Amino acid sequence: MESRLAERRARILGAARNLVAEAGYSAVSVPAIAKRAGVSTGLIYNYFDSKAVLFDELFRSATEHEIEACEAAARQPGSARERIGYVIETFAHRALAARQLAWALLAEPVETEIEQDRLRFRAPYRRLFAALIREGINDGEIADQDEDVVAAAMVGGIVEALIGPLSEPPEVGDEDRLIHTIVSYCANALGSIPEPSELGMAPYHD
Amino acid sequence: MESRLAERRARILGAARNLVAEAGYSAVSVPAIAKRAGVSTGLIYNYFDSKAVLFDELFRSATEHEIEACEAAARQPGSARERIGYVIETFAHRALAARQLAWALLAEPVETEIEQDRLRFRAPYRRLFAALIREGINDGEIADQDEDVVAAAMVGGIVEALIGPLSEPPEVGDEDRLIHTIVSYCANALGSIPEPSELGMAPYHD
DNA sequence: ATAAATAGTGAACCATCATTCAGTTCTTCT
DNA sequence: AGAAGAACTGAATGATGGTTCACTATTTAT
Repeated sequence: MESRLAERRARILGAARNLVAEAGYSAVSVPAIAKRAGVSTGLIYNYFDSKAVLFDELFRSATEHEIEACEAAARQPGSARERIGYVIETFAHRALAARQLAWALLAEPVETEIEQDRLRFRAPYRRLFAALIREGINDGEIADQDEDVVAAAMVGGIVEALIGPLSEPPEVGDEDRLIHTIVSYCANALGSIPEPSELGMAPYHD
Repeated sequence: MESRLAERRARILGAARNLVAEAGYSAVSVPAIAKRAGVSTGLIYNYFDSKAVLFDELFRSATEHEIEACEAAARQPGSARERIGYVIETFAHRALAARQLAWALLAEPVETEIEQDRLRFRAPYRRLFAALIREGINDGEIADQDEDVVAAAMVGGIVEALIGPLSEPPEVGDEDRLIHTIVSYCANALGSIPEPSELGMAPYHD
């Protein structure tokens, strides 16, 4: 059974999360979180050292949740290139389905301290893409390249391409077209399939 | 001759710009700008309605300056694909040569109101890339695609790939490799050169 | 030279919120 | 029940830093 302490923590985090998801970051002051959670302002500081810590945890858990979905997509059967496509589709679909939250997590202007956090939470996405690209390279599906730089560019590109649409109301047909454009863009960006080595060496795994 | 009024404006903007370029946005308070410009805090409000307006102008002029350099690169002779490559090289070289400023303009966490500005000032880059891509499409060099989405993804990708290096001290050899990686990445992302149309239609210009 | 207008000063002000803490209510244990 | 402690309250506090404004200095016009 969940301890009272943990229940309160979760309630506060949930309130913060709901506020972000409904109205964006700008609507979330500590008193607002308290009101939504049905507790006093002061109590929040019994559970979190500061607002920044609270948001750090909020961002972390939201990011982990998204990352898990993307990792699941990455585990689908298929070539590395195909799986990269699945991950992008998953990421983009989920972002477009929860626009306000995605906007807040990815791009909404926030106070300085929290912005730093946000930058940090892009790293897991970069790592996921970098790992898939490296796999593709080792399998001979993708030409050798600096997977860290390319992964960063992909994440930045996907987010930037989504930011405009994220802040506008949904337009049904366009969504699939947008995602398709982004997926093709990334697929192309990985370059063409390399010729098998003249030495006939088999692709290797580390 | 520059009017006294314009001279003062320019002096204040210059002071702000130098502070940003030397120490990043976090070092720039209104009193700090005043001190650097050798004027009083209050005077700044005779020339600018608010700090946000001052920075809006600062960002605008800095962005215009950069955009001009990129547009010059885009006017070099060459195919659309080649010229896109020149623009990326120009942009990246200049950013890496003035790291602190570039970091402040592109990614440093800033207060909410100013962040909104920053988002706006990415649009000119998107437009420049979009125009070049469209040219390439019309010339049959690039397969038809949504140039606005692709341009956004390129800009986002270039910036994201630079952000890490921008916040670290220069490492000489790496810089060219990094830029080369980004350029190839974008070149690939445009897709392969399309087959000439079966109907033998000539590429068209609007 | 004197007045009117304009430019400039900087200490005080204020708005915003995160944060605190003295006091109260609720639990738990004997 | 009663005491000890933990949980909780919310109005007051405080830090930051942008903004104002009553006042002084300088320039321009008569």
